[in-house]
Amino acid sequence: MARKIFEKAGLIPGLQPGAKPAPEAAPASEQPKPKTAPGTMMGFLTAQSGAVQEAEALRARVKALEEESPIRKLDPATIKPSRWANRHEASFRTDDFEALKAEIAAAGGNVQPVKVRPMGVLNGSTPEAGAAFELIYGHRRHRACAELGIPVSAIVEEATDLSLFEQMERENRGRQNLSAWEQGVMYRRALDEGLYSSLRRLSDGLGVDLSLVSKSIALARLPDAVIAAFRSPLDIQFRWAAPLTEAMQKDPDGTLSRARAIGETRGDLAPSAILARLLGQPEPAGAESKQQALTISRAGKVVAKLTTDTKGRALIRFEAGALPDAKRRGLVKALEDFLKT
DNA sequence: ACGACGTACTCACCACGTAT
DNA sequence: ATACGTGGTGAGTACGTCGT
Repeated sequence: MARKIFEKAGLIPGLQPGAKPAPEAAPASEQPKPKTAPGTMMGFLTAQSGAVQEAEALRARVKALEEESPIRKLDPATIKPSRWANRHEASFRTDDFEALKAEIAAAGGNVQPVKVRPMGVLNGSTPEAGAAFELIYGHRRHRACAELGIPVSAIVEEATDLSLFEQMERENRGRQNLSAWEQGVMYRRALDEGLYSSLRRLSDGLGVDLSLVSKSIALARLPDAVIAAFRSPLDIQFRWAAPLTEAMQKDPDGTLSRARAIGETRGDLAPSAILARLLGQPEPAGAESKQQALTISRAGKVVAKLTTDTKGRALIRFEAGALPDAKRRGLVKALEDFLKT
């Protein structure tokens, strides 16, 4: 690989593609020696000048190589998310995203480059102020670099809308971290924009399951109020598409009013319990067990979690070593006092 | 080990438009 | 009227993951 790059730049003598073989230079012993002092001086200067020229040429080749390099360091501000971007804002508030950010910060940049295409008339993207590139994939890595204030490593490539969409979709599916709703929004946008003429064409083109495409698009068609009833759209599952769609068809007003009420009062309600409430059904047994665990921290570090099991029992689980024997009685006393109030 | 849950996949079915 | 193709949906099943 490295050899290829050097060959391309002509840095390996005699291997430059298409280059004519250099004329055989006469051996040093056969070069005519200057016979005068000025002649010696001129010969020295000529030799020196040749070395300088060679160094200049090498520098130019290296610069050209850097510019040709498939991976470039770009200012995140010059890259705008793809118009097919399917990442919900909640995707950038997860522990996973924070972990990715920390990993990029530790490495001093994104080791795995994102892919962008130049904005322009060739691919239908419209230039925007300050943005020279449109993301094809790597939205989370781009966002992480932007938040860290560091350049983002990117592969720059021309791409049509369809090619951009398919590359972005495959990259995301490969990572398996797109929620059902996010997929639905992405597929729906592709259909609305005319990238595919039907669900079947889309599923064939992308190699994704037709029924999943159908379900995810059904989720994406749900009113905003229904989506907002959930803590995050990422909580919504494929199989909820049918009952939610049916509820909207049979009782749109009731479903919407329940959705708005849930949105205002849900607290830590589990996604399955929110679904049941939206559908006007009794909440599933043990739904509260899926309540988000409450964490107990000391000096910024989580030392225990408060959860609820399937039988409704509250459980405080301390990390190993976080609760010394000497403190157990004190904890019991503190809890007893707390429960008296 | 077991059950619950979530996802992927297959297949059958229905609705609709068009050709014969 | 019937057959056929296309587009979309839903039921059933298998498999993997996770918590108990």
